[in-house]
Amino acid sequence: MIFQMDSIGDIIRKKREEKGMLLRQLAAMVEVDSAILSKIERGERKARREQIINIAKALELDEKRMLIEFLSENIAYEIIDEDSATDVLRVAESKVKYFRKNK
Amino acid sequence: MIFQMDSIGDIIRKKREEKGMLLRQLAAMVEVDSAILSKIERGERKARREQIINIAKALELDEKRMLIEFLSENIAYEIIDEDSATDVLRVAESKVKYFRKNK
DNA sequence: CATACATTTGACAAATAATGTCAAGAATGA
DNA sequence: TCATTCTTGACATTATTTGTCAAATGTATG
Repeated sequence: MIFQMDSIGDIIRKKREEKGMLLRQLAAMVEVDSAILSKIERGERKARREQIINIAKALELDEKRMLIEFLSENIAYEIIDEDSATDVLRVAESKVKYFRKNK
Repeated sequence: MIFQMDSIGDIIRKKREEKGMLLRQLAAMVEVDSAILSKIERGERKARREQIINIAKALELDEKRMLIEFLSENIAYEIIDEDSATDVLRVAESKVKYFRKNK
């Protein structure tokens, strides 16, 4: 594999440390408790969408990309234990297209 | 398009009517309130996984297929308003594979 | 129309899950 | 040791999901 797959928490932690910021500094900027931010970075807790956007802004990460990471990671965890995970994603794609067309 | 995309509610309702069953009859078999079953069939409410399995059994629908419909529909609704929906699904697939390998 | 029966609707309650708070514990380094 | 940062876990709060029920609506038939 030519790229390193990072979880969204990894991305945040790496960027924060690159910037030499402390947990509590970033936590203050995005108005979230340090304990929660710590858990988000280590994947122990899910972030909320708003938090991801605020973190992206504070760390100058690409918002759109982070949103994709956020949504896709949530979905991945929903189906990681399903042996039909790949089929589920294919069908989901069809359903998105179909429901959009017919809404 | 060569196939008719049905929501999971449509599938249930069609099969139930094919079998000539009343809402309350199926509801009794799967131990769910008729009002809820009515809403599930019309897509007004999400079913729970257990309910889908029980309904599939009661109606002799393929359980595996219904589970895929159930999971994929949930995912589709999660991202239907995202303009990056397709990217999200692609990234989700990578994440599933990666997280499985590294768990 | 009047009756009987099936389904739908909506308000509300109950249960469950997500999120936040806080203080104590562990780790790190000077 | 001391100061600082990060982590952990118990608990409270809030939000979301799910269930219950009765009234309203729809539908067919005498």
